[in-house]
Amino acid sequence: MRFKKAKQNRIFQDIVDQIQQAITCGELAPGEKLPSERELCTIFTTSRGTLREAFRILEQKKLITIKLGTGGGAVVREPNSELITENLLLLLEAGQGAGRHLIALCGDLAAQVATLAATLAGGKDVGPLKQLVATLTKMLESGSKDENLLISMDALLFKELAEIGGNPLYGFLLQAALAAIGRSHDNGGATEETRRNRHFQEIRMIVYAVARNNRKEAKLLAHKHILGLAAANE
Amino acid sequence: MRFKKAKQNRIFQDIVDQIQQAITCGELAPGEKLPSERELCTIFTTSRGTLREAFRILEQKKLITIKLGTGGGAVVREPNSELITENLLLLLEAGQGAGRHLIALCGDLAAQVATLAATLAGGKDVGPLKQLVATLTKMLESGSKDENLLISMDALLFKELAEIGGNPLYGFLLQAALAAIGRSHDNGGATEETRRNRHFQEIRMIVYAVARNNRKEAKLLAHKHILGLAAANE
DNA sequence: TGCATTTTAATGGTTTAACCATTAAAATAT
DNA sequence: ATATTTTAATGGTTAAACCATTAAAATGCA
Repeated sequence: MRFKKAKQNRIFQDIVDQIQQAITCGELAPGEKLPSERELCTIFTTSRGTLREAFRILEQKKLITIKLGTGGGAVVREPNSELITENLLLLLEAGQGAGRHLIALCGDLAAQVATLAATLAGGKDVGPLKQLVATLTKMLESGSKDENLLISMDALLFKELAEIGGNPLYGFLLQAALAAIGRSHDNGGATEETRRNRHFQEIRMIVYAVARNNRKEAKLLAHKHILGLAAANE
Repeated sequence: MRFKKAKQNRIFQDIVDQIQQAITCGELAPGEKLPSERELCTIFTTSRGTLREAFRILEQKKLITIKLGTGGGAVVREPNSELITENLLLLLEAGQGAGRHLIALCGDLAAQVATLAATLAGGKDVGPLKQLVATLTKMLESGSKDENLLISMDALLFKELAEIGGNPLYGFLLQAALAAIGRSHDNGGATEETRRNRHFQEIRMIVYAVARNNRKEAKLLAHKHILGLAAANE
């Protein structure tokens, strides 16, 4: 027998499927607001308890966020990498990996993204890359109380490189891995200025290598750059 | 102000945190059964509705499974890659990636895992590798009605290689990516025998390259092997 | 005795109705 | 006009009841 029961045992799962389907089909766009819980109850002919169980699942899937109060409710989110971040952290906490494993993985992903970007970088990518460097410069100069400044800078860098590289999945994975590193290493405070400046210079070298389509150098620099995070965070 | 409110607005989130903490600390081991919903309600001094919202989140996090009926209840799961699989599929469905992106990512991960395995493979790994080939041979011969036979075989292969390679995070990611490919390509039926045999031969070549510590060859073969999946699944 | 059937009780799944806390907008006071 | 207060809508929570599923216990039968 390869068919499932027509009637699912769990109503909330059916609701999750329907809403998720509507989101991934574009019928519900990011930013759009769902009806209130009480309204949805009448739409799905169910009780609030059951509907709320469905909402908890959709929330955990990072598909919606809930806002309190008048005019509040469920809002559809942009696609994001939070779910992967969470799972990487869970795997670490469950002893299925150590911090060095995460760094190693992140280093390889970064090297691959840099390679892809250096391969495909063209004239149209110079503007965004200059803009990136400008943004990072501002982040540095503003003193920034960001406790994960180094990782925040890398997140921007590799988001741009993944864009140029043309495979968004790498971007999501790398964002997730970087976020996991940031949250698992729990730096007690701000980084010293010399460390910050070196980090920025490394990024500039990577950007230049990418802009010059120097794949080998972009790959090597990106890999080294991430492994260097370990020293700053362990 | 960098401190959070002492009392979280959401009770179910507090319950999730406590149970998750107990699991990742080993206080609750995989396979262990939690008390019934009604008992947990008295333990957490909460209502069943709230407790069940917490359960839905833990379930979605793939940390527990729920069984129905007498003697049923919540059971702690082994750490697994299902959450990543789900997110990869979500990203694909949300238009943040195409099937070819997933294949490309999987190919790079496979190449990296094969490289790591070929680097570290030693005498103690020969036994498991022989066992792997024996298992795959049986899978092939048993006719197997498995609709994703090729991917099932690869899952076993790379699980073993990730083990040898010494970074379990790669194993989880690859398992997730392979599962996502299997579920997104929805092959209408069994693969032809010639295709299956070629697949198996490729795997044997990879295994031999790893066993001989031939990193370059293991990497190349693994990469090609995964890209070849596209042809069989598109 | 030993196997098959029936009964029972525990468990998760669902519903209802009420109340609280938060929030933005509307009404009011100054 | 501006500041304050009130109001109403929304999500968060509780309680008590009922249903469906399931494994174990009780029963029936040979």
